[in-house]
Amino acid sequence: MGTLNDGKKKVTIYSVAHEAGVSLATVSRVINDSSLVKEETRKRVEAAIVKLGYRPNAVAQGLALKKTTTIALVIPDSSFLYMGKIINGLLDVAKIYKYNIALHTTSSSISEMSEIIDNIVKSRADGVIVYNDCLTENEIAILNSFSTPMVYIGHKIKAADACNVFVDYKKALYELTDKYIQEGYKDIVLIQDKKNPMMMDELLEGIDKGFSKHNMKFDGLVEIPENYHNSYDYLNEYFKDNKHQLVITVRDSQAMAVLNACTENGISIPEETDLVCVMDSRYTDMVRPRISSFFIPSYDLGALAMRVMTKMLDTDEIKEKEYQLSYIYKNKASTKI
Amino acid sequence: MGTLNDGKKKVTIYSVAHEAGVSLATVSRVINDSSLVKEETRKRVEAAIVKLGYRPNAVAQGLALKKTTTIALVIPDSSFLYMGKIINGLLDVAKIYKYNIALHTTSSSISEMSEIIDNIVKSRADGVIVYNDCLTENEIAILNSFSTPMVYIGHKIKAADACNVFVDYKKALYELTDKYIQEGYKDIVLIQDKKNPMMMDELLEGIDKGFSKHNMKFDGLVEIPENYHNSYDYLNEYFKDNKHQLVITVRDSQAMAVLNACTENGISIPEETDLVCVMDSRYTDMVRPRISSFFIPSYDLGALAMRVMTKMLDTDEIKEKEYQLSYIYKNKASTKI
DNA sequence: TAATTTATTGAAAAAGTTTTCAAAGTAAGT
DNA sequence: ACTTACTTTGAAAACTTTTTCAATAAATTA
Repeated sequence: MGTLNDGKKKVTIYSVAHEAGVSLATVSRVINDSSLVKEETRKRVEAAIVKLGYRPNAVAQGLALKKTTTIALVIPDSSFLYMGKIINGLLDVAKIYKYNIALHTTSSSISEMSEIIDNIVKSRADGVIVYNDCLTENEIAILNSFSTPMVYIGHKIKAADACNVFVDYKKALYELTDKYIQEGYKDIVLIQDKKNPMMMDELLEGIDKGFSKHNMKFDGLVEIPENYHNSYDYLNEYFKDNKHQLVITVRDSQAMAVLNACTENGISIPEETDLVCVMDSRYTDMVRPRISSFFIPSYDLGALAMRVMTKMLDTDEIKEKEYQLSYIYKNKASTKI
Repeated sequence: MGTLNDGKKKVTIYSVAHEAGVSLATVSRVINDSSLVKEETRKRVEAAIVKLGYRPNAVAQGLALKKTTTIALVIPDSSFLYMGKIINGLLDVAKIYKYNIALHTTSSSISEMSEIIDNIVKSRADGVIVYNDCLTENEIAILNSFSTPMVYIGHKIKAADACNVFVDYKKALYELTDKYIQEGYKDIVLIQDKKNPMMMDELLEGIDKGFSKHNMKFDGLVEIPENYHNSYDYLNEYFKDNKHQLVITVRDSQAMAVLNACTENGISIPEETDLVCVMDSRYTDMVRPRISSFFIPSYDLGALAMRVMTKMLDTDEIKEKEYQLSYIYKNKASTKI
């Protein structure tokens, strides 16, 4: 077995106690910075600890204390590109509060979510942070039946009383639509991404609200058929026969696909068509023209979610349940207005 | 405390034993699919388990069995975009073998690595998988002094006897250089990325080998100064006064920066300059022209690393220590040859 | 000096599982 | 009916820590 100290004797709190000539209770107190141990004894124990290279066993601590200082992070396996900064934010804050992160990914199958929860329950994570971008209502229901402290991250979740760190995409899309309609644009189109049903609903609500404000009805969903594994292939066909005043996409990859498809069909952006990508990424600035997009504070979403989680674990109840972070619309070269 | 079963009585192996009228030893045997329990008893215990909603406590199991079924994954926090597929591969295989993944990230500071190891030792992870893209020699030395099973993933590592799943970038760059020199290209340039010192060394070795085969010496490092936080800004200046036959970059973002900088300075790609990006990504296919690149089997790197790890944990020794996966050069529109 | 308080320590129980060893029960063979 | 062998079960120890409670030692007060 490739165990920790091959060959060498395993060093536990007993070894340290023996080495220092004290009881294990005293060693435990030294480890945990308890104030009620004599300075001289502390020195002796600390010397024994470094001499033996003792490291407390977090598993045994977990058992004794009934907490693991581990947070489970549940994310959809497909969208890592968008997760990067969120995870960085999470981890930076987790480090400060000495929490570990256990990573779990969901695939599309329904059974999977209860399997993941099963796993998390078994591992006795102190809390769960869920990126809710691709969750179905079914999955959210499963998650809510679950009594470990939980924070949803990403966009607004409908479950009542859920702790939620999010960006208000509905408002973002409403404002965008409203602005364009005021400028006289009517032919607005949203490229549909099958993979984010909940997110999509939210975007649509925003657009609908914008249209109904001006007594119009939105009717511009462009759905990429299932059989196209590459959205560019479909869009290239699509823009042969279609042209719109404003095209909205969710992800950078789709925006780039639209850009290429339009360009190759002689539709110039932004002269003939405006293009907006909802979720910002570094790549939206790397193509020409740069693509207008909403800056989403991903790092902050992650960091705040983790901070909220530590608060939940410290105090029994928290006052605030909803933490809304603001997007920033970045008007770049792919749009005229 | 937001504990597991608020209000309700906590359900342990004792509760189940009591409910089923057996001893805890028997319940443990049922949980672990031991063959030596009577069919009828098993039924009774299983009924009790579902009735009470019992889930074994992995922490207690970890203590009793002296293993946590957790693998620590150490990655540099900066390069998540490249990590996505690797993590997916890792997690898919981890799921099969019922391992959990604990995520740790390194920042640039030296002290950090020993802090992370300290944390991993405490948490008693069964094994460690390290993405060694951005590691310094110092950090590798620290890691090697550490007796938990370890797999290095990404590129070839110099430490003797280390278990390593990698792509041979040196060979890739050698082949590329050789091919270009054979076609009469001499003015070859590599954009230097300060962030991956080890990786960079390997690429340079490959290029040097290609040059020395033809009795030439490589002298084409283009270093982006520290004070430019955006490589595009520097490259835009650079390509005002410089022009090369072949430009090689490590990452997609740099390739795109080169593409834009050249285009905006009237250097057309591929007519005047060939452009190759070493590490493939979906984005290299999304710009025009598409950028020639090496397809790196990231998912497989992750999956294989995890598989190797499970083998290491099963059997004391493994025969193979080095697992080399092959890249595929993808000749696209940014290159003439 | 004796009594009282305070500071420091240790013994033992508790956390929830696995596993060894012995005991009890059952079936088979004579 | 009586060994013998095998199947099934349970009691108890082990895993490594924290924490409570009681005991001892030291310091203070009367």
